Amino acid sequence: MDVQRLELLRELAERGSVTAVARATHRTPSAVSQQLKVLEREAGLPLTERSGRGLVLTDAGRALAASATDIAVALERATAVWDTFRNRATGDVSLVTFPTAGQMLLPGALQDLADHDGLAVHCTDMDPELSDFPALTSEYDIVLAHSMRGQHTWGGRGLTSVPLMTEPLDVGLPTGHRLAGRVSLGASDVVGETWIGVPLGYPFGRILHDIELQTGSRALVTQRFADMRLIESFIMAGLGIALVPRYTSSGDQPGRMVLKPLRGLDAERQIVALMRPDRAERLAVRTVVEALRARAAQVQAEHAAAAG
Amino acid sequence: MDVQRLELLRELAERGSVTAVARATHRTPSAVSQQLKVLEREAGLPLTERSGRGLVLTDAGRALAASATDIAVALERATAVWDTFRNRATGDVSLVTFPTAGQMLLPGALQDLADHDGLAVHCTDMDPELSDFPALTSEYDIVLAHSMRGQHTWGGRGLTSVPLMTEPLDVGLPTGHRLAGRVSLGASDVVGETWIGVPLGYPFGRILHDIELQTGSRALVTQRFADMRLIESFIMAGLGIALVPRYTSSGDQPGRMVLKPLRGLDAERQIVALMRPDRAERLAVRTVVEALRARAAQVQAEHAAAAG
DNA sequence: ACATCCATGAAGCCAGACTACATAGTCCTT
DNA sequence: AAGGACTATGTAGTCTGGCTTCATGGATGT
Repeated sequence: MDVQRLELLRELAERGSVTAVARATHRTPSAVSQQLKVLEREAGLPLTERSGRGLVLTDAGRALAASATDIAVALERATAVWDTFRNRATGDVSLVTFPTAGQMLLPGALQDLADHDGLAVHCTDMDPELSDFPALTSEYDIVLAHSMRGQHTWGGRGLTSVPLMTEPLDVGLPTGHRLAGRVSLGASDVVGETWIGVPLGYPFGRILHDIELQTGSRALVTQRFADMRLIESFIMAGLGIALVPRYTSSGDQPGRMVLKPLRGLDAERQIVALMRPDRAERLAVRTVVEALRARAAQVQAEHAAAAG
Repeated sequence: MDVQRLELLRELAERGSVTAVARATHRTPSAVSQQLKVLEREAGLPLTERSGRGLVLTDAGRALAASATDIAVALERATAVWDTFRNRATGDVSLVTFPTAGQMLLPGALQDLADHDGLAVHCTDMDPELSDFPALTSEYDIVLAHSMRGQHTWGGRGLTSVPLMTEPLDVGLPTGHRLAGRVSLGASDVVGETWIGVPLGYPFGRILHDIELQTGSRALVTQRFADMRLIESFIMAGLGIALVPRYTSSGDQPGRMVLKPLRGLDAERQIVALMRPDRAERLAVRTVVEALRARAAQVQAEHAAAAG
């Protein structure tokens, strides 16, 4: 019973093809195939089945792959133990973020981590509409993802998710707008407005949908953009109003744009760090996540202070 | 980070010397030493220290050995998963018991397990006074041990213990005894009697001590024997009375001996299966333990039926 | 001081995991 | 229908890495 082989099976369960596993583990497909064959012989029962060109796991294979995860977690926990003894989080950590969260959290977090010698954080950004967050955990140690409250699309998949912050979604208005003097807005206040929306399928979409449900009328969406800067420019030009994340937007722009909180709606998004459970155990990874969390708390505190 | 090496470290933590680890793992001391050296180099900090002729673990070494246990547990759980898929508990299971428990549980349990092809149970007995139960878990998969209630001497050592049964301790009297007609006995009834005791340090000893504490007088112990048959023969000869375990003694012997329950005292012993946590995960081991537990329940039920 | 226990070094052996290459099956395209 | 592109997987050979054997040095106790 070899751990390396089980690890291969787990990779196969995640990636779905021998070739992909080989690429990911810097081996030839032949080597992977041979090891899986050995594993199967040891197990005494088929772990994979051919399906078209590729392979799929049998029930037994999936079960075994699942326990391979437990082993990987225990293993990483062990290396974390000794990393702790050296008081050293070292190694490479790869991270992928969507742009707004990265802009808000990464510069500060990386500054805070600068004194950790030997800890190298490699960051990338990826458009949230194009990214299947859970799938990215195969390639990156940490995936910054956002989800609307109540949506736990990845809890079930056996991934570890650490909440970093909850960010309220406000309504952005041009300064001259008839609602610009209000303290907060309700669904009925805004449903009749001209909206700048996000592309269909984006998470914020649900909020506007909730507004429609609550009021019984349809909202008029004239434009749909993914880039928040673009949306803001439309708001400031007086071409409509939009939902903007409170912290990652430009915020109140004196003389040009104001943000007003929504009441009576579940208008906030969770920003979470998403990880494969074994990787989440690595001390280096935990250190980075902790830095992100601290930074997020600081951002929230600064905004709270500014508001209060 | 290699599992085999960590396993070696764990063995070292348990057995205390490279030579012992080598013997236990069928290797030469040199091989063990080399692997530990590699582990230490990987860890980047000393895991062992010389102490006289032998080695002792450093704090870091102990911590690492502890997480090695977690890995071993996960590993055995994985093999259990696939054993389950084959519906087959196979392999060798070694067991050591103290005589009375073995006589009561083993014949029946082994009969129940006879239909499991490929499951071989190797049993040994060992005198409870000579045996350090926790230490035996290094050599045997299952250690049948007894403890008085409230004594959890091995819970803390990171061992898995599965309770099999609680056996009441009765007072054995010769049939002609003045108390032989009673339904049950209290401490004050028996403290003045002539006692046949167990050797000093035996677990039952505490009961007699409790009797002395409760009554404030000392009990007269004329003989001390380890073997229950011997004790019973003294009882039947009218040479004294003694504490006897209800199920593993010969029980009521019409015309010769009667058993009377004690009230007002914590007069029972726990019989438990004691295992190293990784071994406890093996399907074969779990199967045997389950058979023992079932057998124990049956013994208790039979006695309850006979009494009622 | 010697015998005996311990851990550990050096040299060589051998299993087992890898690469490179070749083969066979499946899917899609033309 | 046939080729090309993709899968997985066999075969042969290489080489890493853990093992054994033998030898050394320190610690203990008689």
